[in-house]
Amino acid sequence: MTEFLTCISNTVSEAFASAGYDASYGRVSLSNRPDLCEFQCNGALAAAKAYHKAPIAIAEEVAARLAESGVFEKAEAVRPGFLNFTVSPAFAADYLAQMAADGRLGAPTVTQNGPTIVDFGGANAAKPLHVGHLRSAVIGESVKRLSRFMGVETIGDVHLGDWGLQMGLIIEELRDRKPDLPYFDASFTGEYPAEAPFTISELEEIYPAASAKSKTDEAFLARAHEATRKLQEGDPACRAIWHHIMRVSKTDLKKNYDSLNVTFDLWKGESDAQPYIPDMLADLASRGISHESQGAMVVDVQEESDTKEVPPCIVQKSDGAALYATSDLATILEREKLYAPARYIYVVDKRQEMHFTQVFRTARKAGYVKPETRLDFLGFGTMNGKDGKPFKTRQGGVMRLENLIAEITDAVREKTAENATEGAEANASVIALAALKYGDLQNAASKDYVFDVDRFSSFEGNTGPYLLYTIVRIKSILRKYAEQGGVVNPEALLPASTAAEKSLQLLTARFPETVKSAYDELAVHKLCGYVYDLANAFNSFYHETRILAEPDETLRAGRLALITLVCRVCETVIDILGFEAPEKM
RNA sequence: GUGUCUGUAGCUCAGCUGGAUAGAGCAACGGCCUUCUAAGCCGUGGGUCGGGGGUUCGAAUCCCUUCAGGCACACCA
Repeated sequence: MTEFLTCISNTVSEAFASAGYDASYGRVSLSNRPDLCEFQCNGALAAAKAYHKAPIAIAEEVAARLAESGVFEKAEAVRPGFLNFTVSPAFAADYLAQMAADGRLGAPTVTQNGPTIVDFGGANAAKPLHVGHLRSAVIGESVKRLSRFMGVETIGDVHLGDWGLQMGLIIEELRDRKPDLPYFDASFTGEYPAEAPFTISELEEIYPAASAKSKTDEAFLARAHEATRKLQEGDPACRAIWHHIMRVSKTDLKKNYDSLNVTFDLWKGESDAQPYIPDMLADLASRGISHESQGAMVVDVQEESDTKEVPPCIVQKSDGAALYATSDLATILEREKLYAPARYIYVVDKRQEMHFTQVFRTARKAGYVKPETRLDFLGFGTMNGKDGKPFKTRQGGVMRLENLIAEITDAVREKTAENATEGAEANASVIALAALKYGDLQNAASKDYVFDVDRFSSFEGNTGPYLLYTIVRIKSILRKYAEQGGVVNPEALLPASTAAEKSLQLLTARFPETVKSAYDELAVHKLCGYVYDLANAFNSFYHETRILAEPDETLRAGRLALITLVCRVCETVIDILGFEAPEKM
């Protein structure tokens, strides 16, 4: 169904057209002056110049034609040339009834010739998730859900860092620690054990130890390089260890992502792209797309319109090895082959923007993606501490994601212990997740933001728990009504009878256009702003309006239908954001 | 140095495809629980939208300039 604001704009555009002006002047926006009107159109001011007429005259002509439209209760021309509108309550109620009847709450769908791949998560094998991984996971999950909600087949890929020197380091460190393992016995010919020779906690300790050792011990580093090479050449022992690392590591990562309610359809990694690399490099070179420069193979990606120098994309190092860009390009080849995506969305730290510019341009230049394929870089900013510097533990170290979650959950548990209603004590982790995710998502993704545990777990004002609280309130009313044997007719919406009800209705009606613009701009924070406004409008309404206690049956039914719809909208939005509301708080 | 992003209330942030009196939350202050969850609601105070120019009937929003900060600038990922 058409978005609410578009419906109104269309009506006004028709009035402009029938008065002899271009229909494009009829664009309606939300009012900046809620004391004067609900919606406004500034088109007459703009049209005044083009038609050499006084703006107020144009506005009056248009207003006159809107008197009988049925959309507006009031459409008036004001001073310099504003058109001020108040929507007819019946029109709004009718729109809401249509939303209520629609399984998707009136949201538009998007058609696309192939799936979207959302590349997010950014985890590395054998390394625990830390706070730096939070944003990619949280934003990426939400973008994935939003895309899916819009009707687009969407594939989330964690794209693990599972290849390269880190693996060689672990293998050699393991050799030093447990030389008796069969993997290190050159004469061993049997089956390698199915069980991993380490636990996840050992693994997490082995990598940093090996990494540190490699910085002082050159011989060790050389061995690690050698082991990496052997792994990449398919040495059975190295591959066996690698598989153990991956299995143990993925299990643990999955557990951690699960606790964030973040899931991936694919657990691919850089290693999956390796088989594509040799042919790809040969292809780039043979077609003259890449050329030799300072010993390396590079692709020029500078474009005329660039305001800065974009360095060439290095696809092969001077020693012949592959690197980051190579792997990302090869990954595109694999994805094209397996999924033929119409769109890629990379949810990655914004500091990598240059790298992705290079990769995207190379992929286009080489024809590895179709010309119409969208390649989007959704870069996010750094999560800082209260001091404005990258977030650290109190001791100054890198904070593990699970510790951060635990810290917030503890703070929430304390709070729920004071306030929880009966039967709601066990919801701390659900509420904590909302606090964490909403705290992150409410900020525009590309900006750095300050993460303040105290603020996010205080849950007053604009926080995740406030939203949950609002939803729980609504659910509580609806539950009571159901317990009394009542059945809500979700489409029994009535024209608003109070100001608070009207604003709640108008806000609810803006759901379709809000999801659409959030999707078009990949701006999930707009959904946060919207649902917060909606929650505010509901709480104001709730405070001054009786619902269950309303004696008039028709009014009660209308209000129950309204709050049922509001509840659905809120739950739909927070589901897209990636968290959920409990039954009680 | 070049490019890029950011600078809005004491703090954290919206608003930025130009419109009428720049909005929230926190913090401060004052009200509201014998009615559906007070994790709530209502109100008060608080701003040269970094500075300066320009375009426009009109600029936080567009352009130029300047200051401050972040980030990126070919063989790391």
